[in-house]
Amino acid sequence: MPELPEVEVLARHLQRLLPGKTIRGVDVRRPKVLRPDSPDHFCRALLGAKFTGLSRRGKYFLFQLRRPKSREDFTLLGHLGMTGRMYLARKNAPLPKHAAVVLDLGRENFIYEDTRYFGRLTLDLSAVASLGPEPLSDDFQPASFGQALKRSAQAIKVKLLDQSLVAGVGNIYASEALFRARIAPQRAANRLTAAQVKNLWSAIRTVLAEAIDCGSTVPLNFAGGADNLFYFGLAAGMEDYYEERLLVYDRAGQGCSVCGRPIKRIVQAARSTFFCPHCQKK
DNA sequence: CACCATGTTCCTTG
DNA sequence: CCAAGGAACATGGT
Repeated sequence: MPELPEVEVLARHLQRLLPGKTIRGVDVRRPKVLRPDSPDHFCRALLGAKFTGLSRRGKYFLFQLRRPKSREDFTLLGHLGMTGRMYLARKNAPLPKHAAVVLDLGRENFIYEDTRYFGRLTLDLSAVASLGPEPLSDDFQPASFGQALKRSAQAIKVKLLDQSLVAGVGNIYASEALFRARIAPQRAANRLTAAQVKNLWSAIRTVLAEAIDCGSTVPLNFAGGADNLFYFGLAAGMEDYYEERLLVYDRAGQGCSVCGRPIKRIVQAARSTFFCPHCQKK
């Protein structure tokens, strides 16, 4: 699930469920996802704490927690990596194969599962400090965005994945934003014109905002089946619907939605890029 | 067996 | 110190 829009949609969902709930038990099944925390430190901090809020920064979740008798919140940082999911599940539901951390919340469990274990759940907040501006906030401005791009000769697509430039854009929405802005992904970042910078700035915001809207409206399997109460995911059969809105990502060989010519796939920085060579100009 | 996958971090090299 | 390129992390799908 993991680019800014998916994290945002899930954060909004969990925000309705978590506040007020107390952590009565902590089961760390994959200590590596706590890095650099030790399981001991992690468990001691969380045990007995109560969720008070939840927000998002880039692709990170910021869980606000409070210890009993304390007036001060502390923050738990979450990241889904490539394959992570976080949801509440029934106490008696069988744990998923790749459960990384399970928090006992009384009536239900908070499950963080992650097939590849690239994600994190940690008290170490240092990763957030180096993030660039939030793309959907007023902190993200064309002028400063353009300034930052000037300092790099890297291909613009690769630059968009740099979380210190702008926080939350990943491999899917980088391709989508460049298609929308009609800019070739190979173009050097420092060679975009001012007009292109503005278009790209705007395209990033549009693409992310539309994805959040889509994720908020698409039928989600919040309730789940009998064994999986509170499970979060797309409702059955909705995966395609959710991906239809992507205009170029994973569409190599298909006709461009604007000109009809085939979408191409290239590899940049060891990752796939999808684009229309006809519509996206260098 | 080969290659691919929504991400980040570490290590080199220049 | 910085920019850039590549490998590593770990598992599963096709």
